[in-house]
Amino acid sequence: MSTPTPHLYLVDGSGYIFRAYHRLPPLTNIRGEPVGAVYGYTTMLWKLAEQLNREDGPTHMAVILDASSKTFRNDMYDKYKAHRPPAPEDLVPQFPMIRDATRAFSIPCIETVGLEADDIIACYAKAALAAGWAVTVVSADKDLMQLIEPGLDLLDTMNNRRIGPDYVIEKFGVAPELLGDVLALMGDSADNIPGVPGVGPKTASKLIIEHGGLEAVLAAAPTMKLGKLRDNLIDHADNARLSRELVRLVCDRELPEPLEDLLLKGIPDAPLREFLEHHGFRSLLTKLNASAAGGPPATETVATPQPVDDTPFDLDAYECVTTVEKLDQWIEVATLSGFVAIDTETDGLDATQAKLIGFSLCVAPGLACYVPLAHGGTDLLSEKPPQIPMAVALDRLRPLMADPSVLKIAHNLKYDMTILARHDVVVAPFDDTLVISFALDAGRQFNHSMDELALQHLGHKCIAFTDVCGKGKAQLCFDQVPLRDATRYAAEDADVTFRLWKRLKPRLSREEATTVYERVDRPLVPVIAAMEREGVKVDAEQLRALSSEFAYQMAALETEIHELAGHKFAVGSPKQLGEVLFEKLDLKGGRKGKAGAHSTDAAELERLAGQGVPIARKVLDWRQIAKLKSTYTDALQQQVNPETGRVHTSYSLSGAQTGRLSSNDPNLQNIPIRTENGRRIREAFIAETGNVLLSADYSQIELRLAAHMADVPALKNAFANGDDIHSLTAMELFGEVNRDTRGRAKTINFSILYGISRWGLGGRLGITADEAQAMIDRYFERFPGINRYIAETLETTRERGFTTTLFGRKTHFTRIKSSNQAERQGSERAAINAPIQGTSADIIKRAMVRMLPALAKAGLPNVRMLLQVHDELVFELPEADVEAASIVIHDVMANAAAPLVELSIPLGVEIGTGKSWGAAH
DNA sequence: GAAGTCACG
DNA sequence: GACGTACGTGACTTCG
Repeated sequence: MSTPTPHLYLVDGSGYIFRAYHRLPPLTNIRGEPVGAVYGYTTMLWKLAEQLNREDGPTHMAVILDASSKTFRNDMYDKYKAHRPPAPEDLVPQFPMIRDATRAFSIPCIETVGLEADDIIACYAKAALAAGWAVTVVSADKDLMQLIEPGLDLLDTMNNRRIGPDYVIEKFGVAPELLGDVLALMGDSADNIPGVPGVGPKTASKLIIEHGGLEAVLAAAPTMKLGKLRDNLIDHADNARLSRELVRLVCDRELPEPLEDLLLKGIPDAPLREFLEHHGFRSLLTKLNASAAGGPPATETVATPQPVDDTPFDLDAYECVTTVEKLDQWIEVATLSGFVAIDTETDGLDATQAKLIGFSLCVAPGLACYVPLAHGGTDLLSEKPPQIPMAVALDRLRPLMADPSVLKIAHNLKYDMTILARHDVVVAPFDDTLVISFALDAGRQFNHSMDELALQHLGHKCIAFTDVCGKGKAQLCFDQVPLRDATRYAAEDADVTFRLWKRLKPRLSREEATTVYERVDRPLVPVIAAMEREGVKVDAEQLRALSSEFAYQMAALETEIHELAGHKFAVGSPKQLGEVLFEKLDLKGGRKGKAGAHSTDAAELERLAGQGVPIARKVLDWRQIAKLKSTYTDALQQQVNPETGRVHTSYSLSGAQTGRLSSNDPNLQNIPIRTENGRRIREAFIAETGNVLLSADYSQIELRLAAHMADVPALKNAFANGDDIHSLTAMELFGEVNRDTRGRAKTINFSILYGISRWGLGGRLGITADEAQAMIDRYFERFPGINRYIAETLETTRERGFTTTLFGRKTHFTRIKSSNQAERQGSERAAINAPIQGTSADIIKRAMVRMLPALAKAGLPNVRMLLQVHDELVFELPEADVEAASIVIHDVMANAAAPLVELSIPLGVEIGTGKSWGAAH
């Protein structure tokens, strides 16, 4: 299995401190010592370390400092840096503090006598690149820009800007490879690099571009037109060559500390606290306290249980906020503390339609409020309670929700985000306790609802919604609930969310779930919210027409079925159908269900139909049409949102244990396609005028991943060559390829991924278990690796209790060691499948996260992502954009695993377009 | 609300 | 020899 690409951050500590000194105010610490630069340095380092495991963030980090003023460059040129003025008096004492600060973060501080920081950085950079790592040099130094190449960039933390080749070309006119030549020609007065007199950046870059390099410039000098420039180039050629050597970075020295030792572990608590207290950095201490509560104490790698926050729940302490002044106070506290849990209350479960009724905030355990916005009277006679006008409250809320220095915490934020987005409230940055819980505990015996998590982690039983609003027909809308009860319920949710976050967030890093959370699931939340808001257009007329056609067909079939049975009965009732088949008609029943009744499922009916029982075929036909009508043509018409005229599904981010999404209300991930009648339903999913639907799907992604993860040479080669994988399997297993053997091979390919038994395979292929076993043996023989993958997966699952995907997503299997054989074997089959299905889910999720930014960057802002169906993405776009968008979509999907995971097989993506979803396939 | 069935990947 | 017989979902109908 591949592991994520390490990303080494090399901080140019010396460079930073000089810039910080000049750019920051002259702060002093509690003892009156100057610490402006140290303060700036500390916050900068903290911000970097916080990015641990984020997209493009560090996995490894080191701070590089200058050890002494004399280096080998002074041996080359005694005037090197000779004119540099001494460091300002109030900066000198800050140098050792920089080392203290670095140590406080448990980050290695590297300095080598005789080498400048730039050289050490170059050595580490080259070594890391050679090892296949990504490198970011935290510096804005022009000398270090020489290092830029694929896989390495610079980061200027003063303005949070990434510096790549484009920047160098823009600034110096040449690519990073030629930057050294330009720097040599132009010289540097600060470092006292002589260069060539009269040549500045402009001339230097012009000359290098013209001649292609420093030596070429010097060689061409005598042929240049007479003048000062020509003379200087000739007279100072040696100085230019010396300068070239002075700016050349040394990159071949032995590393003082091996790369692996630079592993970044997170923000440590104790040493950092000591450092901050020593200087009295109060705002940073506040931040530490907050992240100690919520963030990972990363020095502890042992999964010790967190002390339970013993602030008891006091539902009557929650405040009901009905004045702007009070609301402002809560918002101010939230802003100062930097963390706020939020929950919205609405009148429904469909976020694209529900009305906002109020919201609750929590800033610390037990410290929560409810802000009612649209509560009516509790009955017809009573008056509306006084509330802040919605527009006013939202105007106050908006800046807090968008404040980049305040973390917003919610449980299933996707819902609240959608509600708030409809009021132009943007939420960022955020954490989502539902998504965190799923990243930690997928597959465990509890679901990830707030109520269950509160019980599980806080031992607290939440007020049930039905306790507040009742249930069934008499259920009240939340806006009818008296404010006192509404406050208890709503503020409790925010309080619980905050406490859950404190319990769960630190576990992410301890349990190695940060990558999946930060780089796959969390960034997906706003993407899914946007997709849900887009919805998809359906042709309700066409559905209506299909419904009546199906009704007609069903009626005809029903009559025939009743005649064949000899009496009327409910064809849709398996119980009654069973009685007709197995008692009245006295047919031989096969399998029996839990209740002891004979099964009447499609497999049984097919068997009977094959034996020439006419009623069986009729019932099969009737069932198919009944299913299509009730689940799709009838239901979908009802699901059209009157405001948008489109159908908006809801995706569950925690629905499937393997990491897949699931879709509900309506489920748009099971729209028919396999039968002719079914396909007609897909044709009712259409694009707006002037637009088309584009469907892009991964071809055979799970088999490809199996080939990679189990390391099966024959399969990997076949995918690399673009061969038909089922034909290959057919050839290997049966020695010939025809329709029949290819079909059987396809069944076997899938069966293996699901951990099928010989009985199961025998049943599917219509052969005996022994024959099936022989076929499985042959498969393992022909595709070595699969067997080992299965054995290893089961072994580690038994050992650790969970499986992992290539991206580190865990699925827990609590019954993998069950003494109940059926339970155990079921878990084993699921465990064999989970890494493959889960990796596939990770990959398409990453593609989704990157898709809209990639399209926007390509100048295609009008492409909208509408649906995800496990290995397929559906877009709606202007017809004119199809060609350009296809390229971007293909590219993003095909490269979605990189750079976190390098696959040894290509990811195939097939794209189709059409006026309808049916036509796009 | 459970059981049975079946739509999808 | 019993266990039950392919992984992951959601929606609908019937029926107690």
